[in-house]
Amino acid sequence: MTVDSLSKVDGPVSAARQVLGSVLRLPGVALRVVEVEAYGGEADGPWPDPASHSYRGRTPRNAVMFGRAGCLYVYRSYGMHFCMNVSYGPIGHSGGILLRAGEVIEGESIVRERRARTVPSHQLARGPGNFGSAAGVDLADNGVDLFDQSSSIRLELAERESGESDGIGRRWESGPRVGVSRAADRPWRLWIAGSESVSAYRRSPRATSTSIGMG
DNA sequence: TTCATGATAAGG
DNA sequence: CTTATCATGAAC
Repeated sequence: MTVDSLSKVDGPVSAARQVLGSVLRLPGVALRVVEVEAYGGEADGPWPDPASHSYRGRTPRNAVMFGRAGCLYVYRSYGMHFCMNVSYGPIGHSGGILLRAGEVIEGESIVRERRARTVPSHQLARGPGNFGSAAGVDLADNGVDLFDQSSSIRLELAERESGESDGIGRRWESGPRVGVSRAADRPWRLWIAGSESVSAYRRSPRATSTSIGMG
């Protein structure tokens, strides 16, 4: 399993399945990705997605998603959190996998310094904002190639097994997306079944009931 | 349920 | 320049 498989995916969910169960490595810290959300791209691209930051085309913020697969797209959320995505698809077309939750498998003491002291271990990287906080990233990390050996942030894709299990032998499930007002009912949120670190599902109050389907 | 907090993109 | 809208989290 290499970065090539991320650039040649069939679609958003295929890319999400590759990233789910992978390990993000940063200086002194390793996070197992246990929850992701798939996002498509521009309206006239292969995977149009009204909820994607790139739906209306390329802008300075979303430019990384139009580049090569396997790069980190970091954006500021609600003015105070940093959220992380992994780009996928061929150059020229946008797509991103939002990292929504992780298990700290290395460097918990380092992560704990970035989070409130009372936070239970399984909640250190639960939720996209908390994941970014646990990872210690900011906008300076936007665009990093996660598969370049010289990068300080790297992604280790898990070996994929056939059927409904991830690369570490755990089953996964899927459901509607969180926090988006459009196309929220696409079942593009994927998580490792049974993980305590998976965030609780909360439908966005802004989500309409008519935005169902792939369009 | 409320609000902190700032970038982004679209409209005038 | 103005302003609505957030791919959220934590405190009440």
